[in-house]
Amino acid sequence: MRKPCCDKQDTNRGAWSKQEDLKLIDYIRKHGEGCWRTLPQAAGLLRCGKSCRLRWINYLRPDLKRGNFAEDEEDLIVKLHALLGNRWSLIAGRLPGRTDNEVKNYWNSHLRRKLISMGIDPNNHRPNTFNLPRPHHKNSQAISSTAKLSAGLKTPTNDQPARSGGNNCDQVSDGTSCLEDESCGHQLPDLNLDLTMTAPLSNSEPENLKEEQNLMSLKCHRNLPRPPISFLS
DNA sequence: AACTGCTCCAACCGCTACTAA
DNA sequence: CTTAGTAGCGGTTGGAGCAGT
Repeated sequence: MRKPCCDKQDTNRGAWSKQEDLKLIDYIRKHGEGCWRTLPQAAGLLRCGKSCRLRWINYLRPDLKRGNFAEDEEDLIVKLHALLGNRWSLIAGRLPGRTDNEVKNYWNSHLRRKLISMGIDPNNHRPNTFNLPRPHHKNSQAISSTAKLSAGLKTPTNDQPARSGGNNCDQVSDGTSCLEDESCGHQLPDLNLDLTMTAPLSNSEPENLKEEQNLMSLKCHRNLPRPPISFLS
């Protein structure tokens, strides 16, 4: 059998130092992205492979944009979120130079609130009936859990795997795409999105492709007569 | 200046699907 | 077929930095 990915006792954790970054960059420049399990040792890093992978993908990759999101990027994220739900990697795949983590953080810190302030429920992109608290903050956790309880909110994490795309269509949203939920009968805003013809921009793994194809074949023909997605290519 | 509360984001955790042994 | 490792994903957390008092 294979060896475990890393021995947690012998690995550094927390913020990366400049030296660690340089070692990682240097190694990947020379050898390319490869086996993350063996990379740390080969690169002389006391990090777990998973941590290296994350650091590279989310921070060190040379093709990352970083910095503020442009208005059209924001717009695209909102549209894609309406379509795909919290599939951050799929959404990020449509935004060159952006990572799933970055998109997720930006959604949680900016776009969510922006939609709420516009009176739109960020979870289902419909006009809001009440304001949801922010999702993840220490200070809002108690509030959010009570809010969920009192509103009868079902969270994907509790009841079903996040990726299962399960949904209930009561008044309260659960963060999944409304498109997966035709029984709702609610109308989405006119998104003019057609994802049927394009491959993701990122180097798409089979898993993503499959998932995306499923999604696409399910319900992405909305409001067509537009030519397929110029903005996604 | 000191304190408090809030925001943001890098990093971690836990899970799943896939795959090798 | 079963078991265990790997890669990747989404959710969550910790802490630095900022703003308000």
